Amino acid sequence: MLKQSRTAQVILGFLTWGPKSGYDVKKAVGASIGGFWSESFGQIYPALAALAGGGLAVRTDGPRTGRRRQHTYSITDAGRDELRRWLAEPVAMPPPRNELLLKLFFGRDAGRDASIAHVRAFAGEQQALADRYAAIRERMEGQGGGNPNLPYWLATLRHGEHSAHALIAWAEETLATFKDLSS
Amino acid sequence: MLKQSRTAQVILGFLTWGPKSGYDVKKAVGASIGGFWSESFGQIYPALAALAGGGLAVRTDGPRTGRRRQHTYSITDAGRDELRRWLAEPVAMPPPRNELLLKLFFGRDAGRDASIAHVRAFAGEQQALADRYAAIRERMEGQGGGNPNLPYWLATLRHGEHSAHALIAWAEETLATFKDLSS
DNA sequence: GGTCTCATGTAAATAGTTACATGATTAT
DNA sequence: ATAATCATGTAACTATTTACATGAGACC
Repeated sequence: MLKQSRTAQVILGFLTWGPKSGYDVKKAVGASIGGFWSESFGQIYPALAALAGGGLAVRTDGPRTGRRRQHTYSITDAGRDELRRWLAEPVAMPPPRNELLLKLFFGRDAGRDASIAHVRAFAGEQQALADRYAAIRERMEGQGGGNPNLPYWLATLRHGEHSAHALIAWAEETLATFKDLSS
Repeated sequence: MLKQSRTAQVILGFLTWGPKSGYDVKKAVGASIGGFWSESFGQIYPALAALAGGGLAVRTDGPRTGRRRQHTYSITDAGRDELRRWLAEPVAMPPPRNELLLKLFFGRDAGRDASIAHVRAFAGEQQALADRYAAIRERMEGQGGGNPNLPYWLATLRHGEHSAHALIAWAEETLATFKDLSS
């Protein structure tokens, strides 16, 4: 546990908001950090069991529905320590891997139009992201400044906004240069 | 082979430039697409064997040095077809995973200064990337427009430039907002 | 009656990194 | 001499996705 995978820490982060089931964690990931993180059940459930085994969380068995039990996990002091320790550690940079750029780099081999289609699709996705960010910003600003986490959440939102706008500009520029290509 | 991994296609792409050994492929990856892609020997050598086994490349055994043989691979027509097929396929978007944003999102739990350190380190990395891109641009523009691949390569370079500049701006903005925080 | 959401887990497969083993040639 | 680079591969491990198995309750 806790080697390179960040699943355990993501879970601990959400458990600081209150006790949660595996299903709840999955929902929380999708709803609040879905823009820059993802976790599958195949990782969450084993990680929860490992967290409980290592004393970083405790499991309370809720009411059973049929033969299925609902398990709720709460963070422990050791869990809080581990989360803080990990948060203070330098950010690990993964090896870069951008399939769009890979296809563009060898783009001439498939003809200009294939590359144009890729960039157009990408521009559409980035525009959809930008729209989503705008909606999130409105919701956040509407709520007012009560939450002490807000400055941190806004930082992640701004990252998305800057990135999406820059990449839309790049895509438009790139489409313009591709239009003048012969092949 | 050729399921989800793009190692085989990356290799095919470089083999269109001429026959290469596994070692050559590794060098080519680092020198030309290192900014947005990476491959390790542990992937390259098995992928080359699979490519040869599937008829997408042919292996010629070069002169042996000691008990070690040098293997050189050349792309076949089937290999070219496979590359073109893959290039025309829509770009697969991987699940997002940004550890910096994850740490910032839960940043309050570790205190303001930890987040500031993360963003500062990130800004430094992006600045280093921006400098590298500037050097690459000079080299590319100095060579003149003889290479028909140049427009494609410039598109990948511009992606890096746009992205790095936007993220540097984001980092500066973010550091400014973090400075005014109490905790 | 059917579909959707709630809910927990396991198994199998794939992807990818890192470490290990081996040894020749070239530059300092 | 010794370090770096050339060079090929395997093994072990870690991470992660996807498919499978199971079933309740709510809504239409």
